[in-house]
Amino acid sequence: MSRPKSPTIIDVAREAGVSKSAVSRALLGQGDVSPDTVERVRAVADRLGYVPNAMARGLVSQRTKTLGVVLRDTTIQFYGYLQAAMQRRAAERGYEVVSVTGVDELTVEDAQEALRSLIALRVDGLIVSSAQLSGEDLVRYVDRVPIVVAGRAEYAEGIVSVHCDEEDGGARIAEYVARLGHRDVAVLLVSDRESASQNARGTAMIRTLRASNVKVRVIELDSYRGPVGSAVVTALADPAITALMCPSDVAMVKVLEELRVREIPVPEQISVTGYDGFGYLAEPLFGFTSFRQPIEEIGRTAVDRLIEWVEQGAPVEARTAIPGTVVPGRTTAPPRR
Amino acid sequence: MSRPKSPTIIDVAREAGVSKSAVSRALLGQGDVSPDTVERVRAVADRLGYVPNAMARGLVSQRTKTLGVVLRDTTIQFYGYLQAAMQRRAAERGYEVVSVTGVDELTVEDAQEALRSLIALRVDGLIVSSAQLSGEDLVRYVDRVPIVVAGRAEYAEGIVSVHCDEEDGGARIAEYVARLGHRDVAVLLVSDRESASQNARGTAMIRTLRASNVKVRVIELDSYRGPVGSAVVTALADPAITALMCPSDVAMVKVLEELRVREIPVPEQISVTGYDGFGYLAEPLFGFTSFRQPIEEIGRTAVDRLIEWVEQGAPVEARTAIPGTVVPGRTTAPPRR
DNA sequence: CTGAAAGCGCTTACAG
DNA sequence: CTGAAAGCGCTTACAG
Repeated sequence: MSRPKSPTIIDVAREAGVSKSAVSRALLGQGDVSPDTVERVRAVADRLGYVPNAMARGLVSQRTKTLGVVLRDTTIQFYGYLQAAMQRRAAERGYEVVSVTGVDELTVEDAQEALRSLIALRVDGLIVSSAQLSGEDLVRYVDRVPIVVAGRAEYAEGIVSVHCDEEDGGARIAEYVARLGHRDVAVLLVSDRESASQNARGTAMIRTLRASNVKVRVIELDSYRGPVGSAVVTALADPAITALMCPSDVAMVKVLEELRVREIPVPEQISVTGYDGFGYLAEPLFGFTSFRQPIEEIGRTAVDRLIEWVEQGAPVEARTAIPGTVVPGRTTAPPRR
Repeated sequence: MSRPKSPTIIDVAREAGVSKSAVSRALLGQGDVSPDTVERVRAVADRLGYVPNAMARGLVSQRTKTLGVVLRDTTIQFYGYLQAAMQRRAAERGYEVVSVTGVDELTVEDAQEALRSLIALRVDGLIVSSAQLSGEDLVRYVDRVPIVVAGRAEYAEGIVSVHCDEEDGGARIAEYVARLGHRDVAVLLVSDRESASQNARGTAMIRTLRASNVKVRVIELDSYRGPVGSAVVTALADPAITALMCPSDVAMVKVLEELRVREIPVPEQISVTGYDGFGYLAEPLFGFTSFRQPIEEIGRTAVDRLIEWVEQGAPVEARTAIPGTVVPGRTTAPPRR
């Protein structure tokens, strides 16, 4: 079963009785063409179902009007939201977006492979949102294609980043807990290597609590998406602790489940906070106390920064930190006495 | 600030002291090349950070080894999971995946535009998971590129589809409710136009309940993601009703919130079921009674069907319905008396 | 085993 | 306003 080839510009030219140069100009709406020709060419193109070959076009024009996006794992809602926001903004500005992603984590090799496949497509610019890709990995390519990191601060030479202001975020939600009156608080901390952003917000929480004379119990988490059972046990072992701060809503959900099976009432016996504040876990049904990341704005700004860079030839601003908001819920209350 | 161009095969050839044909063969590992040449070329390519231009390659070889995916909206977790599953499977089989998506719904025009942009890239095959693209929209292109619809059954001529067996799914969860002893059940129904799959499962629920001599109250929902307040009011108005079946976990979450603010205990006064059973809403904390869609398998199978088609030149199987599983939870119980 | 040549489908100066 | 020509960066027969 042989498949008919797609019609080319030559087919359109023949049918319309003009040269392929004329077809190109007519379809692009650039250069001088008579209105007559434009109309005739458009009609033929339409009738044949002509779709320009983006490869041929990109090869000669050296511009693809396409942005490449590398995402850590789209089963994590953060990345799905980011992707959607970027796609929308890019469309508004006349760019396509192609994304590559992993599952249960891209491995470092997968991520590098993904990056290369996007570079192979000669996208006009790259947005990277994956901890698997270090600043070092990116620097190798940044003299070739503009690269914006979305979702974490990146300090590598020449790379631009757009991210939630985690310093501010961690501080704000910690303040919220301190103001409720908690004086002994457990903070679940993810390592910098696992997730730079989750580590940053956790560190900010700890610093802020201490600055408010709150006694902090730091509990390190091996993985940003692993089990939290032993961390909860550790927290509960200290009866003075009246609040437990999590680095993400997902971690919070797991913590709450551990508390539920132990029949520990939240917030009566212990207050719990999350971080993210969007998507399914932000539904009013759950009433989680959290910190809402400005994810829509992160995606939009990353695209804006990238397009500015692409079009102006130089990065506009190295790092943009966007603030979020505390979302009070029903999982926090003043401490029991 | 002018940007250095990416090195081309010519640059590699010059440095390695061979022709560009030799470089091409060495890098592709095809045709006859001496081991010496291969080694030298590889070393130079590596040193220069050479990344082949996928456009030039695709233009001449007429194959891109790339699959295009159109997704309705990646803020909906179904699509994020699907995307991840497809990406993984494609990678296993040596294909790249490029995705385009919408936000808060692709409009019909956006979706058609997305489809065209993927066709412009001359992807080897297309997977479509968006209700915005009708069978009719797809049929126009299917003689040009293989197209698989993922997530809904599609009957248009020449199109292949892979989807959850909604007939079976709706029937199974309805049986579960009927066996608990419910005799008056409300079913929230989404229109076929809004979501073919949600409509199919709802219709199956209704049919099965009736076949079990359960009295069914059908409540139509305007949108698959809109508010459910008035639907809940309608259901509660009939005091005989002891169970309420939702077409998705997302709808269920909204229903439960309406019940919570009205202080109606679930499942004591009314049992509630969802549908989807994956991602955040499947966390044990919530204990939702639901039906788990085989989403990983849908994604994987869609990719397999597509690649078979691409490589063999003809579709293998028109429609594949994959069964899921009932997930009992804490939102259902035998009816109150 | 190697290189020269043709050509994939476009766009873009350049003449007319 | 229009067309012929060159060329983007590759792969692929085809000679040698």
